[in-house]
Amino acid sequence: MRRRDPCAGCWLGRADEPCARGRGTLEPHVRTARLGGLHQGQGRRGRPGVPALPGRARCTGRPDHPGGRDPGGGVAHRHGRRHLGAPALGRCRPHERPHGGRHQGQSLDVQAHEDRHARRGACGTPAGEAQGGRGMMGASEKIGLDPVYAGPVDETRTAIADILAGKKTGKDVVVRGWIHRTRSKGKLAFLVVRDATGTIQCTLKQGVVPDDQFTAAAAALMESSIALTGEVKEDPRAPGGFEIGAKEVQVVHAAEVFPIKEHQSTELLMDLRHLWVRSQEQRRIQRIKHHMLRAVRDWFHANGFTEVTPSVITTNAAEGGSDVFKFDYFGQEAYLSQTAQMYLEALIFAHEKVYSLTPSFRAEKSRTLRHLTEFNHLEAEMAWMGSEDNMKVQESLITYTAHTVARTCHEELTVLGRDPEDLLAIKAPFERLPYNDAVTFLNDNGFPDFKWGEDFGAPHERKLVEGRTQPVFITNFPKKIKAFYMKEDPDDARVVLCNDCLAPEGYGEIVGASEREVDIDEIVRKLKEEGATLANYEWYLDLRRYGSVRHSGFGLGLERLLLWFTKQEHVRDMTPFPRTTNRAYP
RNA sequence: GCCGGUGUAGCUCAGUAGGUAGAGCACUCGGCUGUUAACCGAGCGGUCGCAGGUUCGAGCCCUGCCGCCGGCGCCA
Repeated sequence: MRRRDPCAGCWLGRADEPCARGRGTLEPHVRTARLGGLHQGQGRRGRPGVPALPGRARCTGRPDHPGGRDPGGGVAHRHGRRHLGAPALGRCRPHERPHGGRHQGQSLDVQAHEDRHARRGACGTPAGEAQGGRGMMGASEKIGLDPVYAGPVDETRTAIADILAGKKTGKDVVVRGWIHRTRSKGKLAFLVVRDATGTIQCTLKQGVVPDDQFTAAAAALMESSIALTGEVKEDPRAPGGFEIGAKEVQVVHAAEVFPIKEHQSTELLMDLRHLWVRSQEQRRIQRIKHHMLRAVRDWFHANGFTEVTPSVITTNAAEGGSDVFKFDYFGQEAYLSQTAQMYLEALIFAHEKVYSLTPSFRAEKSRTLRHLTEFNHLEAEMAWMGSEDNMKVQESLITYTAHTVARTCHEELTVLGRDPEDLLAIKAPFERLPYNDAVTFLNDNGFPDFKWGEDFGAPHERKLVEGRTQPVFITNFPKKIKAFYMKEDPDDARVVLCNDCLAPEGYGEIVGASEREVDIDEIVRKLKEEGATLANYEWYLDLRRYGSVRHSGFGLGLERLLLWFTKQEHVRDMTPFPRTTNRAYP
């Protein structure tokens, strides 16, 4: 209950100075001062959402891939087409859009997507999209929806972000939101109101606002919902530089005493998670996650992947004996899925390149900053691809996602303590460090006793990424410490063709990947070695009976990626309702 | 699972050598027409995690249990 660590629960802490107890970056309204100029996605560099990413302007080859073209990349297969290898990735031809049906040989069109989003100022400031305002209508037109679906038909209110951007100065507006804070000075009251786009101070003067409304509003407690009309004024005394001089105020719902105040313990915030999600910190993280998800889907779509939806109820206990959540499924034993991998392997025979985003469940009683019992697992599987191609996919995906998030969520990242430049600097290719070399490195750098064949522990992992600013692939681990489905390295029978991806700055493993064993006899042999019940794997073995092909895939922990991107401390804050070993409520 | 830390008011914490419980915030009432986590005055507020033990006397010392936090292992 007591926290020695920083005050993560500072609801009202200040922005500019650390909370007396620690980091205190979660203040709400003080932020508005900073938001003022940035809220429209203008970023620091002035132009809306188009940061000066080196190599961004040109559109010739992948700027982050030296040479733009990798002769060995792209997997030439039988029909002479190339999958997702470097050449395809390297191209950036905005006009060559992926379109229905075909998925092969498509160029990486994410640049265009990205720029389009950036231009819209979509970013963390959903002035348009979240508010159902004009921004959304713009998007709707593209998608082909009737603009009416962008918001209520009688929508007249204004997004606070628009006010803070100076678009409404001198005009009468209607604002709806929640009371973030009240400061009453007798006949003058200040209400700080929050909507999804930002917070703004509203001044209520007795005599201007009808008496009964004034009384009700001044008495309304934090988080009461409220609607008010008034004139927007630019005023240096107001946080954020703008305020609304209220003319009419309606308390939509007078809240009870809000249980979250300033300086809260982790435990309380977890108990009150359903209310804590309203905090500026949580809002920012969820916004970044939203853009991350969008980026990821854009990338996969642009590269010819089909998104599929495997079940999370399974009878495969799989995944190297780690603990599973078991339950009774109408009389038979079933499990919550730990990975969709095997199902994706089945689906590549229909789609060749597939990905899925499903929850995965791990019943290990892990007590760390990086573990959830339920996490969002982004998994991909590619037919015809080997381990090197697999890594190319991973690094391209991660790089693109990092860049997109950096450019669309500039304000959120900055407030959370992540310099967007850190993410813009992420560059493929990532270093490939074979396990053998990693062992040598460790032996020479403080771990003389580390033996070949052991798995890396946290201290080893930290040493391996020490000083790095880029992710690194550790490849070709010993067979013994990896799963049965991984393919043996033809050049070294002791290791398998696999890779982990370690994030920089000690954020740890974000991806686990491998080329899969395709030889049925080999798989059967390994399963027997592990003492597995073969009957449980019959359907999986079938995949090696009917047109087996070389294939590879990976799994990425979405919350871990987000943790790295946002530079936060704990994965549990990367998801609105985290499930940890001792919490399934709320 | 192992190791360490911690549990006092609604919340965040203090509690000095063992001597009978404090502050700030929140809330209520009063004051204030430019506040910025507003401020000023008053009020409300505790079975000191639970159960034993030592002692004339325990929030404080001892034992056990429980909760929470962190580290390790395991992984994404």
